[in-house]
Amino acid sequence: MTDGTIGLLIADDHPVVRAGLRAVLESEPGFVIVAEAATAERAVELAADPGVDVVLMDLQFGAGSAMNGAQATAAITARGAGAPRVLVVTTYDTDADTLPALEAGATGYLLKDAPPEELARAVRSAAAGRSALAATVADRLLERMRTPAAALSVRETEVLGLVADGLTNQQISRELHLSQATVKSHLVHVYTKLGVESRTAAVRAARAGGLIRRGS
Amino acid sequence: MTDGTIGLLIADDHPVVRAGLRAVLESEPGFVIVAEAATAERAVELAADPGVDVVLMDLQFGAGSAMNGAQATAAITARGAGAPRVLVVTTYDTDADTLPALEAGATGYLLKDAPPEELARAVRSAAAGRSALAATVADRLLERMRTPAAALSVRETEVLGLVADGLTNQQISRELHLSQATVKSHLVHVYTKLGVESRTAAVRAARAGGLIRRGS
DNA sequence: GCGGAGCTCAATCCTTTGATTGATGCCGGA
DNA sequence: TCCGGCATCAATCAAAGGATTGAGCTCCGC
Repeated sequence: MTDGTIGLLIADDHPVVRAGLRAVLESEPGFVIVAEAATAERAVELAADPGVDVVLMDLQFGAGSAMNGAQATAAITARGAGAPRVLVVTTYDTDADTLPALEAGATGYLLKDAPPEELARAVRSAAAGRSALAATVADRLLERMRTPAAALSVRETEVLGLVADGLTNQQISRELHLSQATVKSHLVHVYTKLGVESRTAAVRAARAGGLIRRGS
Repeated sequence: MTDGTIGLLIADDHPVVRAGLRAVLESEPGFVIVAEAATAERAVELAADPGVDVVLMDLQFGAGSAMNGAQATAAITARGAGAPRVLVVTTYDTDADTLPALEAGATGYLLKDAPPEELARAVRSAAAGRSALAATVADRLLERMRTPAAALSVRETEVLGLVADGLTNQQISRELHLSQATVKSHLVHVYTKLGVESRTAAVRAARAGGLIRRGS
């Protein structure tokens, strides 16, 4: 917005969380909640509103929607100049969540357990174009820099995630539109990086190391 | 409470979620939020307040606390007469979450994506001592009744646990002093009972069904 | 522009896993 | 006492997974 106030779009499929973010941020001076979206698709639409400066974006949108938060983030930031900043606010902080989101152009990444002050600070940072990362996320990014070995690429993480879901290489290749050779190739790299020698052990190691979400 | 209003205790480690529940429920007539707790331990303490009729309990409390929501629920309901009802409000709806919570004496189980009206209705039900289950949770409980299967023998569970640890059949046979044939035999039975066709899928299914520890 | 890293694929070979069938002994309830 | 479930093992075969080697492509930083 042009008058110094910051226009916000809240995108989350949980009514309770939307109400919480609204309650926390409305009490802050200088913030105006312009709109709310319950789906990722709707968030992309509403983000086109010129009054929106920052989008608070969840990553998981329930089974109902085909698009996830990272994809919505990519769609919004792809509009280039004039597009609002996207601040991801989610529950999970595994590489499987953070990397795609940051790659999609998110300006910040916060966890939902962040205290209100941190949230407000992050929104102001995002509005100013500065990035705002939760401490644990920043830590792991730095750790990743330091030890390039134990870090899986986005694609490798994606494949490993499907392995954790119990899919065979065949099914994974179909899911990702790859050949089985490529899937195997990715897995070989994953095994090497994680120091294991079977898919089940890799899933276990990745789960322990926070590389994939524990839930699945 | 004695005057018809319903006293609430909100227990969740996320400030945003607490604010959201407060915002949603405060706007309902007849509800009074008596207190908030950011940890499971604190929730147990505060639940002793005679003004609390219903506890809105999350299941996951961040890494900081040793007690989880199910344990807190058990501690609260164990006080018997006069103890408040516990309504679990969480994000996850896997058997591994729901079963312990209900076993611990929760009066209801809601998901965080529930609309405000459903939330309010569930709180009133809980206050009156009636159970309130989210549709998906109720469905799965009934499904569970109908299909008595899914019960693994002790030995089968033992083998599956080692599979979840990433061991090969060879390693499992050594670990348990069996032949590989026996290990395979157990796994075939496990696959049949779980309705899957690979070790990774079996691990996933067992984890989702609470048959093995989520930690490993 | 060069080199490295990541993503993609192919072919080969060997190991592991899973399916199938069949068999033995033990134990506990009808 | 007999039947059924559980645990144990064997043999065999087909399918999936994993190791190895090699290679073309793009993108990015130096």
